[in-house]
Amino acid sequence: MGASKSAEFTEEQNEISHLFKALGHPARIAIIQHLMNLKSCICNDLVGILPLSQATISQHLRELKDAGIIKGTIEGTSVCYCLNHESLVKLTDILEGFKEINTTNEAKCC
Amino acid sequence: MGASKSAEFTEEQNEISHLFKALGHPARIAIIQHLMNLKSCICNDLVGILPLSQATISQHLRELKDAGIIKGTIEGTSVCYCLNHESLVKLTDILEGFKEINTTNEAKCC
DNA sequence: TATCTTTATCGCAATATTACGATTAATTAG
DNA sequence: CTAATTAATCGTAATATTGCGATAAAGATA
Repeated sequence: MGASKSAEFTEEQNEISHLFKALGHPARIAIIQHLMNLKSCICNDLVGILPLSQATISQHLRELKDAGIIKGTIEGTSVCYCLNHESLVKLTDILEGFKEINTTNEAKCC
Repeated sequence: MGASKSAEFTEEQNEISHLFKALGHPARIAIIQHLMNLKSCICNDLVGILPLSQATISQHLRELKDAGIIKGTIEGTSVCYCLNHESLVKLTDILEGFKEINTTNEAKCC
């Protein structure tokens, strides 16, 4: 065998990993960086900027959207995608939690 | 085709996504949480706690180590793994960057 | 030395991800 | 209405990840 025992982990563990997983591809980091650099956030100027086809970019956008990292609204012919501030706060909070506890334990550690 | 155009992205984009990717699996989140809850950090009590075989857990530990999320030192028969505070700081910094720029742009956004 | 314990690695199977061309759906422009 | 534009989805191929049993490597213990 060899597949996805995600049902055996807690819902929290699955949720957290889902968020991080969405950021686990260079194309998706590139998309986020592009979204940051734009004054506005109308996309698919991405086609032409990223070394990927329209279909592939659309797929990456969907993954970011499914994870809640970006929000998208249809706007005439094109779509407006922007970063979802809330999910970024959530991620930071998770990491702060990791860091905090680790700091207090560090002395006892290798 | 269908494989990894990572060479076409910047080194920074690949590095960042590599870090996040390491956190993109529920088992690896569970490992981190366990490392947090322990007073010390000697592992492979993990076998028995996670619903995975020893071989699989070892693989997940290696991925976390390769990404720099945990540090490991050989200690007699067993291995001492603990969180690498530095990489957690790095991740937080990246996210802070994402958040900051987004906040200032939010008004112009959908 | 022989054996036990602990962790890493190999080889393989199942599944998931990545990527693309082609097609579809929906809106805009003429 | 027709053509053009934009973005999503389908189908498929290539590759990567996940997971395990078996085995190997290395130190601990009898």
